Amino acid sequence: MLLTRASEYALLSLDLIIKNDKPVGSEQLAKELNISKSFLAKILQNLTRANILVSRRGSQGGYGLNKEPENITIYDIINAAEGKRATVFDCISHDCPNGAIGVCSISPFLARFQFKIDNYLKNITLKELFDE
Amino acid sequence: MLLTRASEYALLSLDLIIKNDKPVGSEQLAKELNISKSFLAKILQNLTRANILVSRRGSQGGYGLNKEPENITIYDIINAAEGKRATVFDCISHDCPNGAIGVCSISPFLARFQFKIDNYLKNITLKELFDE
DNA sequence: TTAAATTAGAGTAAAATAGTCCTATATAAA
DNA sequence: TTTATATAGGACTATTTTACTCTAATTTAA
Repeated sequence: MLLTRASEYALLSLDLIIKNDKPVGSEQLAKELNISKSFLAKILQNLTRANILVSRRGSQGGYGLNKEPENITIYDIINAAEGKRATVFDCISHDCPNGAIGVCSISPFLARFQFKIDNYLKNITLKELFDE
Repeated sequence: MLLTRASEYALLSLDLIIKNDKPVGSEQLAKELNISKSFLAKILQNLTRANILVSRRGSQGGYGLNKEPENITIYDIINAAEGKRATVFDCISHDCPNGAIGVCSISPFLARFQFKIDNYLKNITLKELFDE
């Protein structure tokens, strides 16, 4: 699978955050989504570090959007949530039988495929995703 | 990652099989690719069951193509090699927080994304992949 | 008949995913 | 200024998936 639960939880959380004016706490989000609070908190921290969310600590704190939904791409959300690029297949992290990375018989295909996916995700904004 | 080593080994093996007239044994393939023979054998069995390869047992046996490279799609190869569909994210196999599968706020996006990827892979043949 | 090859199934090791837990830090409100 | 509420971060654990391995059976050309 290309995506893990981190991306799923990130997108579902963002949907709820958009619908609120005030900051939404991780506990509230976890409760509404029926998922683990601790795990969700990690993901929200990643989104905050990526400047997709802003966090406010303390009482009445929580998370809010840092940009307008039309200025946040799905590409950015997924990569932030996953903590790394969502890749088709990572030749580099394995030891390629071919030795020479990026020049085997299938690497041109993999590169084009990855490019296609990246472009697709870069051209969808958070606004579009929930506006249908 | 969308793909595992199964797809990588399948594509690399098919490249070598195409270049041979006679059936190629799993041992020879494993040696040339510098990978495990036992593991590769499993993958080649999957490709055989999917009618992408034909196998011949016994002495002088091995694997050969069952169709012309222009009639084999990458979609078919990957799904056969992986032993299941290569999916973006499988809501169904997880217990979706939303309960109702396929109707949450992100499922339309996931479905379109998956469709896009499937189409891309269905429109590339084995011939095209190595003909560049 | 024998050696070479695929087939099939069960089992195992390593890596990635999906969490948990605990402590520290910040802050709004009482 | 104290307290309750919230995020931040690191270390740890459990579960699942990936990536194999091993053994035994079956097929077949020479």
